[in-house]
Amino acid sequence: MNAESEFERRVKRVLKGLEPGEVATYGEVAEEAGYPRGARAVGNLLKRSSDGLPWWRVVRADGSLAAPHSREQRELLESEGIRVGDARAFSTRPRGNGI
DNA sequence: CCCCTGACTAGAA
DNA sequence: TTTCTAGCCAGGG
Repeated sequence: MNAESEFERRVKRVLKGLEPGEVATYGEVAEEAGYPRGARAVGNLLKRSSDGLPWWRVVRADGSLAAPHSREQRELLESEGIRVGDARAFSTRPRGNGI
């Protein structure tokens, strides 16, 4: 009855791999899940099944938080020691050049 | 099978 | 700098 697709399974695994204090963008999650163009699908998945998943550790590519839960998300991020300046939490993922 | 929606992204104005 | 548009993906009707 749990008709979860491979996409859903992969994305969930990536989300569960996120540790407290770590932040990633929808695109990064999708890419690590094996779907470099599935950022939108990732957001859709969290909307449907965010239970049991650290959805608050996922932010937009520009650092802005998710619209319908930005307030709650900000509280959770700051609770994990993440500085949310002007509602912007940048990904903690390593970049190509380091900055 | 076709059409629409959405917790997205990159590029143009 | 901000705002708008086109493109992409999966799910639901």
